[in-house]
Amino acid sequence: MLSQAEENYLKEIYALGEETHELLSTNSIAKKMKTKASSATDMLQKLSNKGLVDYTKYKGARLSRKGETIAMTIVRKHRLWETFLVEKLGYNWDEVHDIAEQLEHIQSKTLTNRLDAFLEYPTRDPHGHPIPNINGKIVTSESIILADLNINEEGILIGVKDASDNFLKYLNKINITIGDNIKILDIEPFDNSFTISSDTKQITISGNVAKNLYIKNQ
Amino acid sequence: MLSQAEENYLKEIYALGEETHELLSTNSIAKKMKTKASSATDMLQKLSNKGLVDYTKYKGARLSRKGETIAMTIVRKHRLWETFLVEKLGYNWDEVHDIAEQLEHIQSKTLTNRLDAFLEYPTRDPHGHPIPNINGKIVTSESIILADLNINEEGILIGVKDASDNFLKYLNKINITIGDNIKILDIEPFDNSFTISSDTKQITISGNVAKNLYIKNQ
DNA sequence: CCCATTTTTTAGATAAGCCTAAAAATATTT
DNA sequence: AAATATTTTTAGGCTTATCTAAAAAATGGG
Repeated sequence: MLSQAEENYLKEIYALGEETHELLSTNSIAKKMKTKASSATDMLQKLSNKGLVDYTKYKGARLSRKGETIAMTIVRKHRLWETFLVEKLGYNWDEVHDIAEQLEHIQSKTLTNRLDAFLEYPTRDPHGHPIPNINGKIVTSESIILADLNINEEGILIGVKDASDNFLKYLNKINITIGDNIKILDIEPFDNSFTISSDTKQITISGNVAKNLYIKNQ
Repeated sequence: MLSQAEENYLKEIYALGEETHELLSTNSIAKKMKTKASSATDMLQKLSNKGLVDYTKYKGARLSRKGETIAMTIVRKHRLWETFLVEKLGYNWDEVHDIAEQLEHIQSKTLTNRLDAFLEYPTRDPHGHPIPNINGKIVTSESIILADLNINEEGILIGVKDASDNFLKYLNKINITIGDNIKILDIEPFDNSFTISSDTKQITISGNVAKNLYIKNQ
């Protein structure tokens, strides 16, 4: 059985390498874990000995197949618990991360799947992130980022890339939430800002914000 | 914030002292924690320094008021989660202890009370144990043990004193569960066994079993 | 009431996960 | 390509919670 620290490393290494699957530097992992490089080295060596990461001294690390499988189960648990907290206990999407961070480490062979069934097999968590299924596979309709749309194109907001507290609070403030129908009204070339409509209201968002929003074509 | 080990000690000291509130020996605490007396001594000293137990060298320990308050919140969380697992996720009452053992340590100022509300403020967990309310107080109608009833008296099974795996499995086997209406048909003075009826069926249980069953008078 | 037994505490060790400081390896600049 | 800067690893320490072994205190039988 893995410690919580080990599980957290696997999860964050997964998050960092998800897109590229390139070797990750010790420093980048340390930064993500909010710890020192020396601590990250210690842990990478331990995880390497357990066959959960492929690690070469001074070169970097990536998850092994076995490590990735475990990382996916943790991501699955995290996202299912977030869904539970929002859907069943009435939390807002910007309040659930820290609690799910703890709940994702509960060990039980049956709990995760019973929770999944209780929630009626959700495919995305409250932030729109896909929930790996029982086999650790992600199966969801693909999404595009809002920043890739052109003027007059529209779609439904299905997720956010960065689910940080600050970003979610910003979306709350401008009254944008998952499920909104969003249409691009104008793109300002000068600063790459987007003017969009969501339902009746009309707002302007920065290019960075537009890159953080996932849209599903209708 | 307390470590899980500290919380577990408080909870088990509470469980041991609940009835008598006498001084507890280091050995009895060590046994309950499945650890060595020297480890228990270490922890009692630490908890004493934090003002959570009253502890005198070589004499024994009991919870302080502050320690008892914390113990009650952990008991509350444990019993609410057990209720969740049985009521919402469909577990049997003999399957939930180990999971609740982990869930009781989740830290959140709001989670416990939201869970309580979601479960519609249960007063007893699946084993019939009372659930402390938001103020840490236990408010339930009193119960008596089955062994104290006389022939021809009857009542409803509302709880078990010992919720050990073996005992719960035994009750499952003889098909007795919470809510059953139980009537004493006969008490055998020779071995103090009880012949009881529950609904239509009629069974004989030992005196020890009868001491483990809580009954509410109708 | 004293001596043997039991209980409890202390002392010192271990493992996990973190730290700082120093050394080693790699990368960058000129 | 050498010197400098950065990154990474190693070495040694700290804390928590555990352990074993030994010392100290309490208990109880004769």
